[in-house]
Amino acid sequence: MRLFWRQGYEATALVDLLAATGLSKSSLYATFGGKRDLFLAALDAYREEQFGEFRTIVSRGTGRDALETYFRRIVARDRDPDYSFGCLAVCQLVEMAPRDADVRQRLLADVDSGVDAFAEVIARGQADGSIRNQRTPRQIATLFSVAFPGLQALVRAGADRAMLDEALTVLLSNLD
Amino acid sequence: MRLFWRQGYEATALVDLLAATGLSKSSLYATFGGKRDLFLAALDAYREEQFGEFRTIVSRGTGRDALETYFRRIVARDRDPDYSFGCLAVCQLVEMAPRDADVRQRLLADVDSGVDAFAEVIARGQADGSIRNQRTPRQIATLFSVAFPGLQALVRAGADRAMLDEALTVLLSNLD
DNA sequence: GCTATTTTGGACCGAATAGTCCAAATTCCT
DNA sequence: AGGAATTTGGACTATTCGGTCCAAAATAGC
Repeated sequence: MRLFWRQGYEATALVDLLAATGLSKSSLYATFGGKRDLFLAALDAYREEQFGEFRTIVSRGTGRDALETYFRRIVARDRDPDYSFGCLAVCQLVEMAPRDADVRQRLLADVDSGVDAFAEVIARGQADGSIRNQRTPRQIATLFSVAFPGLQALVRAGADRAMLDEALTVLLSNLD
Repeated sequence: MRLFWRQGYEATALVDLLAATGLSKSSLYATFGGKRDLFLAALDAYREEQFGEFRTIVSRGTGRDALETYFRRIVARDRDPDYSFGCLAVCQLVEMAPRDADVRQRLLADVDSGVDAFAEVIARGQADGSIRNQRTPRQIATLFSVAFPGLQALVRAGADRAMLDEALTVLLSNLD
């Protein structure tokens, strides 16, 4: 998973995966079926992991604080060697989704789930008074769902931290 | 350029490039030096082309209309077979920028230029009264600079048009 | 029209690619 | 302990990768 995350699908060779997993070729093929199947499994593992992280982070505090914590964390990790390469799902939105229907189906479903999940937090924020913008939660959520991949792509490319922080401040002001 | 645009760097084979350019291998190598050099040339051509388009689109109308036109166009082309695969620069922000310093340097410079260019239009909008948000042009511009790659990534993956339109509406409301 | 230069096609290269296969080793179950 | 089932290493394949090279063809210059 981490290899595909860091390097993408095409740039990751089978031998890299063997070294990373410690499996032999025959074991890997017997267990997963092939590179693409292993990739899909890794992608699914990643999706699950990320949704889990999202839920735990976002379950605490006011709606506004929850969202702010979640988004600030994305850029705050830009120097952490384990997370500085952005988001596997966003990378694959670009690399594989256009030409692999299975990847596309998963990721577009995640985009929808993401809108739902953001909307839920926003609704909570409107209820607890931390979010004053009275647009529908869903509308505001779409903005965050678009900003998300943008932010992740820029973090991956190593964009200037201060610029991203400033953008986040303006983005989060959409909750006021 | 279109090949790298559609398929990315790794997924584009040299034979594809030969077929697309009509050049023979020796001619291509004599002219460009190699796959990566050709890619850099294509990337530079793309960057120039896009900045040109941006300037002409954004030169007309009020600041607000100019920005709206530019951003609406991105998602409006999502069914045009010539433009439905997003933005080469955004794709490379994800694919090559993390591991190729030359690509990274170019694209991060473009991000900066993008902030500048957006800020200029926003300043114009504030002056002509079409943009009422009184944050500094630069601050607002960073939000648009983050939303831009997000939008392009989602267009490339084929995300739901209505959702993107809604997100754009909320994004553009940051000018009010 | 003849030489000098440039351009071209395509043979060729070694490395790396994903994937197959099977005998040997290991593990599991009784 | 011993037979059955599974896992393993690694040899092997066919293909494709980017890149080199050079003789022949086309072009340019005079």
